[in-house]
Amino acid sequence: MHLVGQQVVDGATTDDATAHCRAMGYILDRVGDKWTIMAVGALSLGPMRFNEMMRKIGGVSHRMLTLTLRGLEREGLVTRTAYATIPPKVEYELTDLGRSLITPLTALADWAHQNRPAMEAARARYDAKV
Amino acid sequence: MHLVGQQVVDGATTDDATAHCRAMGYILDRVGDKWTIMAVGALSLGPMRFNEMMRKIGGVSHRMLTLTLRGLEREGLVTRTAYATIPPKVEYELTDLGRSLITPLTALADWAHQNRPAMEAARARYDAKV
DNA sequence: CGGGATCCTCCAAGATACTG
DNA sequence: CAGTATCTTGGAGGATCCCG
Repeated sequence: MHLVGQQVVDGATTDDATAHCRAMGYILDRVGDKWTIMAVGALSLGPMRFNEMMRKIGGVSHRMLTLTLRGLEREGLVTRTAYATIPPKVEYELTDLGRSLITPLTALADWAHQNRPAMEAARARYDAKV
Repeated sequence: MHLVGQQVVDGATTDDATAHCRAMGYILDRVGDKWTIMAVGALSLGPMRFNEMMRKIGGVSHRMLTLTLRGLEREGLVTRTAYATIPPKVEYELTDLGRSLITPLTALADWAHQNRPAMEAARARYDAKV
């Protein structure tokens, strides 16, 4: 086997695996942080205003939510609609792309929900030993 | 409606949604960082030694991989087996729990792989406007 | 080879305050 | 109400060195 410009460590599946890893690395850098996920989670309930999101998410600072939403807008996962009323009103909504993220995210959330007890038990065991 | 110890913000679905969010928040704090995901991805190929993982993942520092693996071990997702040989040899392997994480992670990776072009296009559009 | 300890840097993110 | 700017700091993470 001879692949140019790519290191084959231990088999044919390696390049697939690294490609996978790179895809993950990419997405994690973009939408992998806590607030981003929380924001998508909140918006999965429907369009929402800024302060509504703040309350829904909880614990997020004004500034971080703004930055997070800018990021999501930039990546094309969220649309921002400002109404020139007084007081101003801004609604955020998931795009189709954003909505398509809900499914795999929900799968992960379900996993988290189901296996959290197991992880907590494991951690308790680990900490008890040390 | 009267729920003790749980804040109901604006409706019946809120607690479900927030429960989901909390589950996500929890898992993201534990296994949401880049290196953790990469490590699980690497180990999904099979048991592996420390330096092997370093090479496979790429760009991870000695220290961070150690910390990451300790974390995974603590959460019960990875087992660590040290052989008292000279030179020492340490093998890491996913537990059943760890392996169960592969499925939802793969779903996310697939999403990333499929939608990365769309996200890059959206970003280019966004950046062009500003 | 793998793990730990130490030091150091730098940036993510909170707090605060001001504008439209 | 929503957004931006500035300041400040805690801690994540890299580099390095030494141990078993």
